Amino acid sequence: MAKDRNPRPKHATAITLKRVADHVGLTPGTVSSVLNDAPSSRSIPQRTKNRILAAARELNYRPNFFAQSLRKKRTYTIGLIVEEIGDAYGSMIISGIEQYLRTKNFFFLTVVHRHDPELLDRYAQILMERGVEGFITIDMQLREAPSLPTVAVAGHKTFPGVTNIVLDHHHAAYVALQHLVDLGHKRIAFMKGASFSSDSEDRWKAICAVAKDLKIEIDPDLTVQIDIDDATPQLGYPFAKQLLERRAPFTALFAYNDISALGAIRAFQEAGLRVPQDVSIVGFDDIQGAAYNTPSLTTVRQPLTRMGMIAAQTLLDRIENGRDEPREIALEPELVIRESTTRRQP
Amino acid sequence: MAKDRNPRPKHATAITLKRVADHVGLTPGTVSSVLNDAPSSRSIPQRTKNRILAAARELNYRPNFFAQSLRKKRTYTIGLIVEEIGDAYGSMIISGIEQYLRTKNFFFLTVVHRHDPELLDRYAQILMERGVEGFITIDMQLREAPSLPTVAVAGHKTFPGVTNIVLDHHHAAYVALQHLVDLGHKRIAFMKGASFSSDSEDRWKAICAVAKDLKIEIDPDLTVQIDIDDATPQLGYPFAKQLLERRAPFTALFAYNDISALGAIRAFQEAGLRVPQDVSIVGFDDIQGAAYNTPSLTTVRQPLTRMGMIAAQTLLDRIENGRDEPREIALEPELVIRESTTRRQP
DNA sequence: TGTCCATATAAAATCGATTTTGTGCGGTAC
DNA sequence: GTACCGCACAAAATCGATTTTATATGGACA
Repeated sequence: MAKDRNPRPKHATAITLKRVADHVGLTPGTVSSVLNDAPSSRSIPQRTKNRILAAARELNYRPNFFAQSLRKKRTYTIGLIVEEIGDAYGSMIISGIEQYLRTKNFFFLTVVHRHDPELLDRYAQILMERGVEGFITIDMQLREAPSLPTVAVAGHKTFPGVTNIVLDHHHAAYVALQHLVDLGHKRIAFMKGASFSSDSEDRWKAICAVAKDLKIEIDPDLTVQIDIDDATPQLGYPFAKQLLERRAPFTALFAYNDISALGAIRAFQEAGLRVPQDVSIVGFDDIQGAAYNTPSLTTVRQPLTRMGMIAAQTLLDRIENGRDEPREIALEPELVIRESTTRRQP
Repeated sequence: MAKDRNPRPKHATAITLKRVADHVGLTPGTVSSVLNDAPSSRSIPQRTKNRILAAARELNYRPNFFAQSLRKKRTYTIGLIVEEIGDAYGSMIISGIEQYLRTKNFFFLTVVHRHDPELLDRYAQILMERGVEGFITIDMQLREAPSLPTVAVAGHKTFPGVTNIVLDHHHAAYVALQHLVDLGHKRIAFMKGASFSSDSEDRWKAICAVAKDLKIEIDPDLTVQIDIDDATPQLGYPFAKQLLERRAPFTALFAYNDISALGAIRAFQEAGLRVPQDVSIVGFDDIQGAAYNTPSLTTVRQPLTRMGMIAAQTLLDRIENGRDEPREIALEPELVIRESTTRRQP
């Protein structure tokens, strides 16, 4: 805990309930009940109520947040636990969350776990102490059921009290691979996501299943495993290099996500390969910028902003209305065809 | 304000100060003074102190944040006012802020103003009600002196109580333009930032001044003014088109920032111009991804993460140590030369 | 022996709200 | 005439801490 901090006197005089009460010659309790339209205010004549309301407005009274929270045990605040700030994927989800929360006058505290489970538990603890009424996690593997309502974006384990917002990875794999097959590609390389990225496993399983259906061979020589944690295209670059070094021929790459796809494109170009003429590349996510790269990226779009909004909505529905949480909400991806894929050159 | 919300009972029984006191057979006041090492605990024998400390640890006592804030008027929370979540520029700054705050056990509440001054005032108000001890703003034009310590990243107006974190735009303009001059460029096009982007004015002034020194002509026909609000490369695309339509020849473009540069590159390529052979392009910021674009972007790097860290540090120095705020902290940019610029083709 | 001081702790006030319980009064029913 | 009810509020308890003030005891000192 932070300690040894010198107390800070608040600006002059805040308008307290007592001040309002004095102003109208009543007691704080009475004023409070009227302002909150509490049942106990039923017996108070409208004239008096009006006087109180007027005074509160006139003095620009704002209830002290801490005093209020202390009594009511409500904070209208949620805790946002993200792996990193500044990556394109997470940012769009956060943006969606913010857009929804603002409409409901909720605020959020953000903490960053950087895939460190230690930090995670500590932060969850602190957020609870600070009165958050629920959590939203992004790209995080929960290890146990949290003690507050939780929505896990890209969460895959099932826990009581937790709603997972997921993509339909099977469909995602299908549209991407079918697209490549349609273009005549047979030897397709794959980049598997890092083990700590929570979508990795499900996405890979879906790819394997779909590949089987489509009779695409998954050649271990054409499969690389990302095992670093980076939010820049650097994520894909070394693994694309690694792929090239194996000298196994391929005409297409299904990258783990857009940033790794961008890094791969660079690696390929440096090796003298043209994208898409020599190698077609499919990314994942459709981050801002995917459309503006050269070549623009064919990718499986996740409705990231909407996922954020739905996450926030689901959580508030539960907090506000005590609604039962769904175990899982799956959203449909969409293939966006751009320049980075083309028909296999003969 | 949010209203009409049903109160939510806290999980079972939190460990309160009273519980700890009962456990050791003392009063809450005594326990509190010991736990806080208050002056009034001087007369308490070490043995008793140890008993109290042990009990607190054993019961895993955590002071109630709201009760504590109510008394002490400290919240260890700051308010972060940003124009948007999810843009590459702001994200890196926020990341820097977070990195510093975490080391000091501070948290932050984030609000998004989207350049709406109305919203801004309301949010600043609400954040204060929620007890933030200071503000950090990003890319925002303050209209009046805020009533809490404030650090404005990319702020340019001077206010009492506000520290502006700025880039040395003059030097930035110099390194960029000198680089283009060195490469033989004479007819240089410019993209001016949108009026609501708070760096726009200063950056443009600096460019004009440096251009004069370097005897570069700023041709109105080669100058376009961005006037939309977009965090994607879409920001630059239409304005680059606009530039092309004027049919005034140029061999280089100094874009407002990296994302607009990326949009411009796309527009140029669509028009059949090659970057950098036909047009050299200099961006600004060095966002993640600038190095991985094709062509990779020559750009004026702002130390964005560091700016965030310094912003946070400056604010906390003031909050914690009552240190006087500097009016302005200027950081030096750095030219990063990559593929998007080359010698003017004869 | 009484005064003064240090020790060790309890008790109470406070922060600023919300919520529950009390109280005086006028009117009505029996 | 009094028991009872509704009205219009006041008063007090409460949330969970922190901080100030009070009290009780034991020893030093005059």
